[in-house]
Amino acid sequence: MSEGSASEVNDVGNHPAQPSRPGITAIDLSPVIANLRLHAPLSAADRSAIETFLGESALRVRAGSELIPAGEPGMGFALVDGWVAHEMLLDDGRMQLTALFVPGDTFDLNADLIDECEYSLRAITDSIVAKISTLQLRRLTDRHPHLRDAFAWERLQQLSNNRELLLSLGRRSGAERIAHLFCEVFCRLQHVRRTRGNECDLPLTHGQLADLTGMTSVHVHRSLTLLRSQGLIEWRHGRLKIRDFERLSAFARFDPTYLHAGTNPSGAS
Amino acid sequence: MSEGSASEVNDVGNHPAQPSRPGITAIDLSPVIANLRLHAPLSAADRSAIETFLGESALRVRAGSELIPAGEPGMGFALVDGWVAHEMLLDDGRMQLTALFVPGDTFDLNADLIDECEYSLRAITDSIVAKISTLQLRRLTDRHPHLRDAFAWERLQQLSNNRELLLSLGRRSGAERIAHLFCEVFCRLQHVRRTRGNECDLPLTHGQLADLTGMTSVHVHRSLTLLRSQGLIEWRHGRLKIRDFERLSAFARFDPTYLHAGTNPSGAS
DNA sequence: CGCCGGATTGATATTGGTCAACTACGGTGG
DNA sequence: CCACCGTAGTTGACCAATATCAATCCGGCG
Repeated sequence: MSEGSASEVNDVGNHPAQPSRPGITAIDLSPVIANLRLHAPLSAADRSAIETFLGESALRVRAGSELIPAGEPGMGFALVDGWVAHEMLLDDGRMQLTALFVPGDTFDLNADLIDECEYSLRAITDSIVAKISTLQLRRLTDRHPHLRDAFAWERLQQLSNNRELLLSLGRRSGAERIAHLFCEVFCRLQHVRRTRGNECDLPLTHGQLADLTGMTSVHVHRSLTLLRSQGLIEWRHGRLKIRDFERLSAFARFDPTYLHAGTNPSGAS
Repeated sequence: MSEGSASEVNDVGNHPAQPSRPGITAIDLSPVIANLRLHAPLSAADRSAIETFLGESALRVRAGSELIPAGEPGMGFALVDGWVAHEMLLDDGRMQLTALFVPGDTFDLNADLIDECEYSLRAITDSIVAKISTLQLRRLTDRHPHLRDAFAWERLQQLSNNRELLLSLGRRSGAERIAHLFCEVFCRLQHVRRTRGNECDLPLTHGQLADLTGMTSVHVHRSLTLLRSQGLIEWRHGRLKIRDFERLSAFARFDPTYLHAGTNPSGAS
């Protein structure tokens, strides 16, 4: 359904984030920090440790490229900016995206123990990622217990998102799956301050959304038409506007509890 | 689709496993040990530590009961014997099982950090489980690095199984999902020496299998009829016989790589 | 014997997939 | 500035997979 391409990875430079030095292409690590802070208090020392750590290993990857091709050893990541997905293939070409990551997410922590990965990591947009090995992580968290807690939470969050997607694929209708995904993405972006009013980025094609929700791009289109005709959403040029969060989340039976972040964005506007 | 009931939990006694003392109702911890040994070498000390740990906290739970009701705090477990599933509910009654555990599995490690669980744990059969808190786990793994590795692997395995189920629900047909599940269960039971020839337990009802595969019990039945008519399986009275593993796994496009255990059971018979 | 929870079966309704145009639009080269 | 191209979005007709509804059957158990 989607098209692969060779892995394109370029070093972004290993200057730690330096907001105090304008003119330098400093990397904005705030989404990663925001996510980590959702579940554990971070001291200034904790933050500076993680900032140095991420800043030193940030890489730029191009839209469409694979961070990790299937069959190769795994690797942990922090997604500093951009969108990335887990992609799984059946040998007859059927394809399913099994996870979607947005700026600030960490994923596949400890996956470097695996030496033959059955999925691949696909960059949806141009992105900036930082590799995180189990060893480095262990060194970091031994010295910063709060970070250990924060990363443990992020791992749990991953499982939680998996379960909710399983519930969608197993029991929600096509339109419900899409509506649910929109609610989830909006909330997750809100946690990292990447929403503006009731709008956020959603840089997916219909085909990618189909691969994520286990549908066809044709059916995705029809379901979107339904959601639009109900006045629930608008979505053009990679930008999603949620016109009625209450009704959309009721339609999708979206319950933000599983995001474990407290804030229900109903009032966002 | 399934029916709930109040949590029924009874202490099984806290004698560590004592195979050397017949006559006492010793608990057989070998499936848990077997799973842990799949990915890390365990010394005699490691094994005795985990045996003592599990033996002391083993509990008996009854078929149909909930180990953890949705909405309550989470808890980690080792499934010493029996079958357990993760169950998720939509508010209109639609239900999906999002994970299935067999003897020897550990699951939800670190989930005790969560104070409001959006899923529940349902005992499919009478089972014996041992609770594992993050704190206890940390104490244990600090002293036994091999156990730390083994538990890290088990967590990764959980994610891996999730992904494969997502691929099934998103892209495999009903019959393929069932065939795939049969292959997976057989392999997992083989790893803990719970198969005999090409047979193993499969104590599910059609309805539970439907809840796991995102189908209807009626359609499960029709798909089973197909698999049976092709001479691929037999399944009666909770006992599954795989009549042709090669053809079954080809049909399901089952690739055991994701189980990360090396052994392909094609030759089992 | 009668009850009950599954299993089995058939008829029918829905959902979603497939195929095949056709359109809109951004990017590129002339 | 415009012609051309390629990707993605849009639409309709039709088909296949799966759900729904409603009996009926079967085996275990009080």
